[in-house]
Amino acid sequence: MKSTEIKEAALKFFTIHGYEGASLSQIADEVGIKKQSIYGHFKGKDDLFLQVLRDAKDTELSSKLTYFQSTLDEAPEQSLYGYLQLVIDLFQKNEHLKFWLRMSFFPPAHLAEAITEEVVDLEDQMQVVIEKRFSEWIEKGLIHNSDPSIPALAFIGVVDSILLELVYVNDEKRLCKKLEASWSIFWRGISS
Amino acid sequence: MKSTEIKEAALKFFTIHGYEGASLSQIADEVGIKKQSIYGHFKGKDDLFLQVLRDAKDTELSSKLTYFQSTLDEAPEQSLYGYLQLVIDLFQKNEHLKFWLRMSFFPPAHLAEAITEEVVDLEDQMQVVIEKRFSEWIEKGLIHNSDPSIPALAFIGVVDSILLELVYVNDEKRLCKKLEASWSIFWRGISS
DNA sequence: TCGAATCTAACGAACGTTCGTCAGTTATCT
DNA sequence: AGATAACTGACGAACGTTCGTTAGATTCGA
Repeated sequence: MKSTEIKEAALKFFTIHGYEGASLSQIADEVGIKKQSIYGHFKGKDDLFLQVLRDAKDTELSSKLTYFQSTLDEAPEQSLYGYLQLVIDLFQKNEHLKFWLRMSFFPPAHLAEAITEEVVDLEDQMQVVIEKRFSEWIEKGLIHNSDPSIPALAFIGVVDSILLELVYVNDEKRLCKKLEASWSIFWRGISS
Repeated sequence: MKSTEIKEAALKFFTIHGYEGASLSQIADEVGIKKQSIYGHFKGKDDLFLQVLRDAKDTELSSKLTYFQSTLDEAPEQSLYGYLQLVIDLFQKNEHLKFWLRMSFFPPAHLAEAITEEVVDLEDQMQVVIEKRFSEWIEKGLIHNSDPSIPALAFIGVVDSILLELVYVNDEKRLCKKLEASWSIFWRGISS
């Protein structure tokens, strides 16, 4: 399917150069067609971008939800630490997550509204799932706290700081040190 | 001084639209001159950008170093929490920090090398200062740990997660909740 | 002190290039 | 034969950049 190839190339260049910096001719070159041919598959640049955005969102959301579904019976320590490693994996394996991050933080101005809508939706869904899990752990006495939203938000903070490190400079050594540091302090902070 | 005005306008548009998305005519319009006149003050777009970048770096670095200098005798709890609030303040008061973050994460490809050099330099300087402070606190028994780099990296992680929240959606309520959550867990994790 | 020379900062016009987009044509395959 | 998907060609607009020029201020020697 050619439109899939086009979307993959678009994802790549949008990720590297941003919306304004990525050109249709670059994308077409990557696929091996002329830029005008893209209009046979998409209405225009905006249409292509928004389809890539929704694909990236679906990919990311289902990966994360599937993970949490598969660790229902694990202890908090395994489940949470595994999630951090999943995020690192997702980031390094494919470009969807990096694209998603770039467009969440710095969306092209004329599409900011549509993008923010998708971002908030995904963010809320994840927070609900994580918070529910924490409240179960608190009931079982595995986690020290009364309000589940506090450790949940703190954990999302740890995830964010790791993501930021990944975007920053992808230095394996530095990443590991930071992961271990943040995780050990976080775990000591929430364990009962 | 006109070149200062130009740099301020450039900072604004580079922050909103990125390097590729910001045009010299926009910037010139903001100042009230024609785009050609910019070439009387700067060699070109790259030159303008790099000067703005270095200004932003200087501003940020000196703000942070000055803060740490001024809290030499404070307890770790006050000093660290105050730093978090300083960062929030810097972000909301002027655009330098947002510009700096955008260009650290997603630099224009053809200037990536020059930008990364500045970023790493600033990052290293801050880490040295913070780590030194933590090792003093550990010596005094105020902080639970043997290796000062662990709480230091974890703290930088908390700072990062707050920065990310600021970039994300600037919702005051959400920011406060996240700050309190991350801080309380972090503090419980490092205090002895 | 006065005019000449130099400097400053802006200007309009145009350069070549690239952008996204639209229309019409050709090739390929059921 | 009809449909799909690529193609060629062209469009106006915008981009960063260079050029030559103008108007006003500053400097300086006679």
